[in-house]
Amino acid sequence: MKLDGPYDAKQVEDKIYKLWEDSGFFNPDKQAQTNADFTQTDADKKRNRGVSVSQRKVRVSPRQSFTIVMPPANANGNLHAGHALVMTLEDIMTRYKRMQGFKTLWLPGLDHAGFETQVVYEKKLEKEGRSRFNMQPQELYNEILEFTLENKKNIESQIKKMGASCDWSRLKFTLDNDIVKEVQRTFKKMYDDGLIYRGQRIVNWCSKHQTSLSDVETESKEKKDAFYYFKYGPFTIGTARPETKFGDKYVVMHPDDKRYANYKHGQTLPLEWINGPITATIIKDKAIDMEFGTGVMTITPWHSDVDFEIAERHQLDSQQIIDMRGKLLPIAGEFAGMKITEARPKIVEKLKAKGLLEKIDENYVHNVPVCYKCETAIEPQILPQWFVKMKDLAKKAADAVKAKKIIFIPDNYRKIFLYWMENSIDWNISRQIVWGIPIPAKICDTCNDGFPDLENTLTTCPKCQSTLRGDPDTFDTWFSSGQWPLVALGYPNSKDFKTFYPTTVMESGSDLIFKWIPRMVIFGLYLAKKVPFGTVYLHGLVNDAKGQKMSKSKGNVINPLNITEKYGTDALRIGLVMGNTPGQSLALDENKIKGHRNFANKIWNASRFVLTNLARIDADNYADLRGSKVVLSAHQKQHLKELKALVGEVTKLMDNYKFYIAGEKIYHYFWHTFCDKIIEEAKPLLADSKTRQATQYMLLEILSTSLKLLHPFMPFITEEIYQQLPLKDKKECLMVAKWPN
RNA sequence: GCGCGAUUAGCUCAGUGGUAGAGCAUUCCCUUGACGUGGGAAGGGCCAGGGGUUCGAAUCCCUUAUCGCGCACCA
Repeated sequence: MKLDGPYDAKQVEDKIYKLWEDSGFFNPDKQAQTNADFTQTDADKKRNRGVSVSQRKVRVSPRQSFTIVMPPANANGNLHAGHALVMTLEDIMTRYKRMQGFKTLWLPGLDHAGFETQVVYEKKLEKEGRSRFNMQPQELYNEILEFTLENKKNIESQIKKMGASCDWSRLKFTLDNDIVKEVQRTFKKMYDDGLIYRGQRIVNWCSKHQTSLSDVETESKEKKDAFYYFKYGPFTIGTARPETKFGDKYVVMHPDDKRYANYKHGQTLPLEWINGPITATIIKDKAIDMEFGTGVMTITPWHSDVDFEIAERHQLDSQQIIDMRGKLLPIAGEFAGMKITEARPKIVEKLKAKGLLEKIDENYVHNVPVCYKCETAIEPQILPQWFVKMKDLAKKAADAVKAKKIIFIPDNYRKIFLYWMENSIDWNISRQIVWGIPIPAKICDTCNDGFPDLENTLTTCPKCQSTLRGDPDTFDTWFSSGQWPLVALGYPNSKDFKTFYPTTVMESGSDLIFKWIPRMVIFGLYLAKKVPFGTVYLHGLVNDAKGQKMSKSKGNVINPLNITEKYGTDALRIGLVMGNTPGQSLALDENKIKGHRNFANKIWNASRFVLTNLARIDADNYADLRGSKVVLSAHQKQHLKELKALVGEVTKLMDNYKFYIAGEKIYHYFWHTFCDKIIEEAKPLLADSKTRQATQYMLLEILSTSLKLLHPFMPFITEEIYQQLPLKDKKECLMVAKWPN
């Protein structure tokens, strides 16, 4: 007997994965099921009364496509628990639909992950005592490329380890030539359509990584700082950042503030400031909060978002105070060249000596934006960069969602999506890093304007005739991954694009509801005029057993590959899914996985029992059992009726993406109904020649149906057992067997 | 400050109008030939608090509290 106990995943998984790969059925072009499998007979029709419309449709149009484009996994490290959940959920959806006869494509992909990967690589350099700033860009690029390609291979094999039934023949990488070209074409197209512009605008600058970042690449961190009140002419101004105040020559107040009604907008007044006398100009602007501080502030447009906006509104001058390394510029006089932290107390000291310090509030708590990777405080800077005009694009995306062209699971993410779309600001897509897709543009040294140049033909500035140089920047990763569903399918002209776009489901982590999902919708609508997917399924974070966020510093990181090593992939998969509601974070408990390993063993042993009893008793003809006339007892008929009810229930749950309940139902049925009751009852019946054959038939029927229902969740063990079942209408593999109805 | 989510058995969580559920953990029993990674049984919850709607509320509405996540900011 092949099913020797206990179940040993190691003996099975690699072998079975190879069987699937060799079968070619990961590729939707290889059709597994004949149309005859799905032709509705009268008996089917009768059976299917009361079954949902979507299920009937499956049989009527069998080769309708079902597509998932895999969120491209970052090729800069190992598979983590979050990936494991992604692979499991998407594989469940894919296997389910494949078994239902859909033309099913799950397209795998990997991401060069621009800034993310560069940060990982810079850490590596740091450990080696090297720095990217001492390297030629090309040299750095080549090293990161090598690093990424190595990791890419690694993570591919880890995805396979999870049992992912994706079509490897269609594997895409975000730096594939065709993708790079298409992303660059999009840039040009958007520029021509007036949706991308070169702007001299304020951006988030990380002085450690020496690049600008988009809003979603910053985090806010609560900080307690001193808050200083200074005399500024007749006013008192408050600030937490005295070091930015050198160039402040505008003093701003709310137009309705009665306290300052005597001062007129545009009025100037002389006053004494840090490095001597200056002339200040009064500005009235509604952005001022009358309740805060004294209701008066000076502005530093070069180093503050809010101030920048005020300056834009009133067309005010602005001056850089802090350089790109976080040091003070010559405007700071004696403080020039100092780092902010060093200069701050000295500046306060000087102002105090001049009698301009009014008071200090030591307990000022505020949130400061920091780089999401290194937690360095973001220094806003004004830089010439490429920006995407978001307003109209975002509105179209919001309209599509409002028109229910995209459904969110869970539903509340719809609100979050819409909120985000209504508050989006122009998107800075220039990054000052080498690892990414180059921005195909030329920059003029004289007028600083930029011009897209796909063919690399421009040499002189169309505006001022000066010399142009290539833009050294690369695209924000989200600019390319935002186009992922399009470019992965070969937009605009490929056969795949025509067949599989728009895709059916986008399954992704809920944290990407801002970063990624909206951008895909925007690009999909802009380029293909169609939403990129009809359903967005968002899973939550995978936490540790106590529900704590995994982190290296806490030392509670669970490596999914260790779990599969110990308990088998199937156990991990069903453990990740059962009881995991979409959108909610999940506690990954090793004990729980152990329980599911036991379940796998239970399946193994029950199958052995059934097979042994088929073999021992009726060795010659058990393969024909299903076709033979068997007389079932009323009780046995009842069992089959219950099985049918389970199939209906599970199918409905699967259709509604309620995998967490579907999995639990099958688990429960298999263990506590099939094993505990039906098999136990069957033992004496198998010993009696009068009831033997009917019982054999019933057991095989229930076992084979259960394996089909379990297959999307636990593909390896179910396939291994299926391969050994004596079924008459057996498929090449369970993966493409027909989902029961 | 705003938004979203959570609050149910010791723990992790399901359950969206009809007498409270799962897994794990706990206690007791079972050395039978699929499986001890097993089987049988048991204990354990005023479903966060308050109010409302309803014949009936864990479930719908309002409100309070606590926790988590996100967003925005006050110079």
